Amino acid sequence: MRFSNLFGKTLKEIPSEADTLSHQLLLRAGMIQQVAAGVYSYLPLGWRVLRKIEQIIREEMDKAGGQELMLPTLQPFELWEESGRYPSFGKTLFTVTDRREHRLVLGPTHEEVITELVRRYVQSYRDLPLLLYQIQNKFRDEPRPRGGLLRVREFIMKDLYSFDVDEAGLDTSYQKMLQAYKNIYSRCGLSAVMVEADSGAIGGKESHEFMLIAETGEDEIICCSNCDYAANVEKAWSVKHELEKKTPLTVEEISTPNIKTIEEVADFVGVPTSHTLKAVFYSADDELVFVVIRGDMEVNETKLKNLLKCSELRLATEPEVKAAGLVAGSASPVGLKGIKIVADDSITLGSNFIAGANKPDTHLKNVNYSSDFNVDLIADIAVARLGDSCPKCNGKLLSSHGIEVGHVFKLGTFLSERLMAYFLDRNGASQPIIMGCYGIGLGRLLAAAVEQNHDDKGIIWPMTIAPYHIYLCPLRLENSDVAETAEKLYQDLTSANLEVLFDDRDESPGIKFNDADLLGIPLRLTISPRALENQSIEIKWRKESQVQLVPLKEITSITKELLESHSEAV
RNA sequence: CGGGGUGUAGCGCAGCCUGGUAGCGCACCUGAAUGGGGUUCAGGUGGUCGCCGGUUCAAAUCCGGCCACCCCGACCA
Repeated sequence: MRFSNLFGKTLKEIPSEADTLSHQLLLRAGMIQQVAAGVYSYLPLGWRVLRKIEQIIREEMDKAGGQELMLPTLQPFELWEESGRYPSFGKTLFTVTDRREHRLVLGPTHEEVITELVRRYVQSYRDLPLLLYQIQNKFRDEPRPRGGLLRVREFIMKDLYSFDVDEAGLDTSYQKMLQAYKNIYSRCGLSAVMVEADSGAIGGKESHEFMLIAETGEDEIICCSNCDYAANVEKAWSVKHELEKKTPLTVEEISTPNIKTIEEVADFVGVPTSHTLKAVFYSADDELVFVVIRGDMEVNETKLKNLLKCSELRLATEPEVKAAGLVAGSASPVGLKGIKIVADDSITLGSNFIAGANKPDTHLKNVNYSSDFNVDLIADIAVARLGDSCPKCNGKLLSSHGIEVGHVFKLGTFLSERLMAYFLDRNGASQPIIMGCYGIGLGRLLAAAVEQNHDDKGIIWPMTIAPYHIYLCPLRLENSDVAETAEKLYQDLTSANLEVLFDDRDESPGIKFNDADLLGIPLRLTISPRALENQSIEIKWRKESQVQLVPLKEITSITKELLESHSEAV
């Protein structure tokens, strides 16, 4: 490709809309262009990267036994009512109305459509297992798109769906995909970690995410310093420290004027916050829920939401709390009636707690679970704490930020049951198909690759996904030696099946070198009068600073060897 | 949806407070010089100042409404 013909232009200044690094670099390199909030065009260079990622994913899916197909973007709205997932997706569903006033959904994911397809063709256990996938645009009306390509409303996703006869089959499919995913990230030159995850709106039980560790990542990952335990903070748990159990004493009222927060209460009484019970109020599908947790812990809303099986969970507003007759700052589960009470199991790991009294400026001491109050539900709903013990090995837990670049789910049978996807087993009994689904966002992966591979000059593409392999950079094009050598080299390298971006522009060396660095092409060949006098050409890796001279005669073969050995190394 | 911010040429910005019909840098076009890390000089193209309405002799500027985009929170590949 001749740079002079290339559509797109590099920018010296950072567009003001971008403050995420990958977003800035991709815009400056002329690889993407914003069309609306969370909606982007890919320009030729960006699209080349995307297609390389796509091809790697396709190869790994095929290798794992996947069959590629293509499902429509438009989906009947009724399908979402049938599957029961409409409420959990809610406003993130983009819907359109056709001329007959029928509602259609722009597919945010395709479990419904593919399950309906599969149920027509699968009647017997002999038709299974199946791994079906597609690479296609998805639409989600995200509440807040952000970070350029990191979180958008229209995005290209690879989604694979597995269909098995039993749990063992699902395990096999799941393992195949985990391996395929690991292969994909490593072939893209990226280091991803697999973490336990919550399955959210997709549904199902077991789920893992693949995270690229990056400061800008939206997700918090909890991992063990000692073993391989790693989980999204939404899912993570830590071993809770149990307090010394004392003989339960009788509840007593104490006066606590103007004392409201847990810290104030603990200070006032002279105990650590772990000796108090904290009350938090939520609205779960518009029902007020009273949550109790030990004072030194925080409520994990994802866990709470799963426990309550509700589709919308938020902190209750002050008016709602008042309307329920609760006293903010002194609310108590003791003697509370008519409100659902949910507790974290930490309230059993201690005794004689300080709690509210449901009276202003008053608290209770010596409050004990089960003797002084009861709850409707009790489970682990706490945020895992750093420094606490790992649930697997007792090592210390650490945290880091990550970008979610893949998510896999064991769906089980809830969708196949609702959508009537059954098969006959060996014994002639009708069974629901066991499903799994496995997604990768390609644009996000591309952006994450930039987040992980750049310096202050620009992008440093891993060889396997670089838009071009070689940046052919002649200096002083008015010198006929340089011009002729460059033209010939461009022909030779291209004929050798190497991907070359030929900077044939009459620009200053500074502009060319800076653009080469910004675009992040792995290998740069510089042709200059100076080096030509010695019958040689300069060669430089983007990620290194040394320049090497290579004899002109051998340049094509040496370049080819270099690139090949480099690709294998990845 | 709640909180904060921004909209002036393709990009980055100034002008707005104190109304008088738009300016700088980059990019782009022409010419000349230059030539190893965004080179210099000269000349030039490009804007209904986000939109609608109001005030005024006169609005980028003042007032009202709307819209778009970005950032922080509830969601996800």
